[in-house]
Amino acid sequence: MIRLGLCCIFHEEPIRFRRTTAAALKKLTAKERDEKLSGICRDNAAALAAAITYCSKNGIGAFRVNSQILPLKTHPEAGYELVDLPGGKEILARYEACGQLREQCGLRLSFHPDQFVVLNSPRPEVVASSVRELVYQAEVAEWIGADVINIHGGGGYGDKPSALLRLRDAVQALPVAVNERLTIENDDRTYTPSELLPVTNETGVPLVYDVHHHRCLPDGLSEEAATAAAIQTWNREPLFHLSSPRNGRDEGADPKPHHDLIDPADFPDSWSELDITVEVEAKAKEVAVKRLQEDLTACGIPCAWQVADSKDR
DNA sequence: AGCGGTCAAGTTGAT
DNA sequence: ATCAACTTGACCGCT
Repeated sequence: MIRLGLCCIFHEEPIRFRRTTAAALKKLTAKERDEKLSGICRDNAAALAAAITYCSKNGIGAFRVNSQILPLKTHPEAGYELVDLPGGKEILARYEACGQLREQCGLRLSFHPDQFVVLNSPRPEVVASSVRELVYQAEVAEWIGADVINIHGGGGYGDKPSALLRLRDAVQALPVAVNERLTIENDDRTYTPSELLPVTNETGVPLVYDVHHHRCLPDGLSEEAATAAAIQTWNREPLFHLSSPRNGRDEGADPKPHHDLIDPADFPDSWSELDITVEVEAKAKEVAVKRLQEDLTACGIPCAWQVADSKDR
């Protein structure tokens, strides 16, 4: 059955994650800074618990965690360790409690580091800060039981073969906690599934197949073939991405921006019978997931995730 | 209370 | 050369 996933935030449900900026922190005293960060990290643990509970009660089987859940964690000046903040040990325990809740609910958690994580950059400082960010997300993933940290292939730099070799080498040099969760996703302007598959196969890193990106940047592989090849890369439940274009697919319109909702016609026929996670990238968030759930169910595609399902498997 | 400007970071492609 | 887009608005300071 299909496990639908919600990405990061809520549209209508009043669950909010807090954040701050390095500029705002800079204006505070050291004590004020630590207390502000501590408060945000504590509130975000509570918001994560609320998100897990919401998903579990609404048939949503997966949730993507915002990269800023511990805001500015790896910032060169504002960075910190959670346990060094006021009440840090107790906040850590709250994240570990989220992990237990996740397990009880049979929910799958993932991370999607933002665009600044580029493992194949020719600039060593960019790779170094990317690794720092991945190590931070892997640490939180460990606490809460997330099994996916998903990144893109990176830049092309006018020489994709070399760039892909750098990607492979950088992946192989990652710490185990990152490597065992890392996945790579085809994007909508640089790397297609067929370009990434040699790297994923060589490194043992699974491919997250984004069918909308594949439609924006095709490579000759059919959706069925890309789906099958991606599934082969997974040693656990495969995870794919789905979105619909805001401007439709008319000639001349940019197909890349995401729509508020998912057009059920965009759900690939070849996915109907699979046991996979499908993260829904749509601006209306949980509203879009619920709508898709109804639309797929009406088509006879089961996708309302229940706790019992995860125990029966 | 409401509103506009700002916020760590990379890369691409459209204008 | 500039800027929007990308997984995603939230927060702060001003009126």
